[in-house]
Amino acid sequence: MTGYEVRSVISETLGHFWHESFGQIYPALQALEEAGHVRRTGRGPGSRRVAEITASGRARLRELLAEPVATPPPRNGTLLRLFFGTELAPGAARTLVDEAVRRADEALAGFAAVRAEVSGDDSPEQAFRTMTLSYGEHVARAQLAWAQECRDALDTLEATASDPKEAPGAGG
Amino acid sequence: MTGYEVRSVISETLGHFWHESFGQIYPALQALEEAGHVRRTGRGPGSRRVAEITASGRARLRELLAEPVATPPPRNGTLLRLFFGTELAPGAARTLVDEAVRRADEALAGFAAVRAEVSGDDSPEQAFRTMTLSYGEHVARAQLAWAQECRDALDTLEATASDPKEAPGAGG
DNA sequence: GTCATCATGTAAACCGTTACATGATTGT
DNA sequence: ACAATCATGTAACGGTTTACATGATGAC
Repeated sequence: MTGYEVRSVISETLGHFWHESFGQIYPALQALEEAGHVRRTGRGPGSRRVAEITASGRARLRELLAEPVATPPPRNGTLLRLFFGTELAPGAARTLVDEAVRRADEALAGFAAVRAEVSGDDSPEQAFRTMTLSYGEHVARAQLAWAQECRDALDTLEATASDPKEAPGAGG
Repeated sequence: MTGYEVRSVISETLGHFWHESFGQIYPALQALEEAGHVRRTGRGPGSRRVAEITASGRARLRELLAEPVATPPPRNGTLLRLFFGTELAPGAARTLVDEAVRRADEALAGFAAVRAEVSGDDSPEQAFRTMTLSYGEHVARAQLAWAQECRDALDTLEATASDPKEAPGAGG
C-alpha cells in the first residue's frame, strides 16, 4: 500500500473509531522503514512508493496491540453546552439535540451499508470487524434514545417556563 | 472559586464528559483576568486566589457556548485492538471486552450515585444536568449490551476454531 | 512532627492537525 | 486544456499533559 492508500483504508474501514492524517502517516512510514518494520519500493508511476509490512513490523504491531488501552480524557462539546443549558439562547439546546440525532442517523445509515457489504462472511477477520461495527450501532442507537428523552425533557421545561403555576402535564 | 476548586468541580460534576488539567486552568484564569472576564482577590490564607466571573465573562461564556460543536477525530483503542483480533494473543480479545464491561459497570455505579443526589430537584439547571447524566447512562448500557454480544461472538469463534468441521451450535 | 490535602504556578515535551509546496495521472 | 484525484512530503502551529517547583493548612 501507498501512504495515500493507508489513509483511505483507515477512513473507510476504521473511520467510525479511528483516524490518521497524512502528517502522521508519511513521517511514520519513514520511521518504520528506518526501523525495518516496513519495506518500501522506490518511486513508481505517479511518485507512488509502495510499503509492505515485514516480519519485524508484524511483531511490533502485535507488541503495540498488546499494550494497555489508553483512555484519553473525555471532551464532549454537545454535553458541555447542554450542561450550561440555562446560559443558552432559546432553542439552542433543542438544536444541539437535533444535531446529535442527525449525526447518529447518518452514522447508522453508514453502518447499515457496511453491514450489507460484510454479511455472509464468517471468517475470524469479519467477526472482529463486525464487533467494531456493532459497537458503533449500539452507541448510535443509544444516542438516538437519549436524544428522544432530551426532547421530552425540553418540552416539559418549555411548558413549565411559559406556564409556571401549572404542574407539568396537567393541561392548561 | 479557586483554580483548584474549579478543577474539583469539573472532575466531580462534568467528569464523565469533560476534563481540564491545572496546566490549562491556571494560565486560563490569568488570561481571563487580563481580559476582564474574571475578577480575582489577592492571595488569601493558603495562597488561595478566589476568582469570580464578571458580566463580560458571562457574555464571553455565552459566546463560546454558541459556537459550533467541534467533533474531534475518533480514537478508540479498544476497538482498534479488537479490529486486529486475529493478531492478538489467545484470550486478549476477551480481556478487552471484559475491561469494557468493568469500565461501563463502574461508570453506571457512579451515575447511580449522582442520580440519587440530584433526584427530587426539578430546576432547569438540574434538568440539563440530568440530560448529561442520562447520556452517560445510555451509552454505558449500550456498551454493556455490546460487550455481551461480543462475548457470544468470541464463544462462537473459539468453538469453531477448536472444532472446525462442526457447524456452530450443533453440539459435539 | 508528619502526612494528606489544598493551593498556585511554570516549562518542557508531546501529539496531532492544518496549511503549504509540489507534481503525476486520468477522465472529460 | 482543465479539473479531479492520486500521491508525497515538510513545517508551523496549537492544544494538552506531565513534570517540576514551591508552599500553606489541618488532622492525627
